[in-house]
Amino acid sequence: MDIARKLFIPENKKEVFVAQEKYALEVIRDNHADKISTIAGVDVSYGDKGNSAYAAVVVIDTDSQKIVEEATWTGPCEFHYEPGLLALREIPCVLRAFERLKIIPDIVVIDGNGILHPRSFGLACHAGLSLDIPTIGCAKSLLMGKHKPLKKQGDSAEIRHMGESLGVALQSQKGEDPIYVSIGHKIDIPTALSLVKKITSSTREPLPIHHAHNICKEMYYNDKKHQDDEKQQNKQKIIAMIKELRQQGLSYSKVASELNKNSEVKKLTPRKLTPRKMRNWIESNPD
DNA sequence: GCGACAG
DNA sequence: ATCTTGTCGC
Repeated sequence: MDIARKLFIPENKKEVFVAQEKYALEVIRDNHADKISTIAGVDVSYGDKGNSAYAAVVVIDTDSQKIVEEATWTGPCEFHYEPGLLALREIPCVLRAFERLKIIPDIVVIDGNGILHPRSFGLACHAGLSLDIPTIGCAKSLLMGKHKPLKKQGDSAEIRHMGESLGVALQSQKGEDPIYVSIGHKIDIPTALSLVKKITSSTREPLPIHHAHNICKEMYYNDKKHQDDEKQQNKQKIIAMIKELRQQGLSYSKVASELNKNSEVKKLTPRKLTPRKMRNWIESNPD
């Protein structure tokens, strides 16, 4: 699908604040969703020490709750996370995943807040204005405000801040932490809450977000950068073991025979260690 | 001034 | 968010 509107985001952080305050005035807090036959869920994971992003959007059918379409995007991540500026980090990735989607969903649920935000313009609002689709924010921790305690599954409580009602805490599953629902765009809280309740009957997070999260994780684990990272970490562990044995005065060939029969080492490296290879490792990793 | 702070 | 370690339940 096409992106309805690309919001201008200044370079300067102070100007980003001003832009968020300006865009917040455009957020529609009434219900503009009528026939809700499809719901999209979005999530983003990070790897390669925060330099790579993995985004997924999953569309489900509202009645059957079956997946009707998925789209993903992987690429470099340009921004570091900062509280209140999550959208800068996630929106570019999210929109590129939406560009690869054929269906135009009726509602979008996204991992993060809507108007429950220091400048009333969280990730879900940003996504809502960009896509021009009714959007609900669903955060897994409370960014701001307070609410009364939740007792049983299905309970919800207003989130209030400075005398304003900015969202709802929902005990979506028992024994787990609540989720925090707020308006993204073109929806009201009663509609958002009843919809989120419908799609959290078996998961803490709305089902399409849950699916999107799993897809992001899978992309992350399949990414060569992550696998290279893991190899580097394993190599460092083995180097530490070599150094330890060397300090006990063992020769490299003695260290090799010791480590090659160590079951821990067999899990860390696919190939056998040779004295020659170990000497190179140690010499290129001085203390 | 200090602490808290979506992902 | 990710990483690591340890603990618990099926």
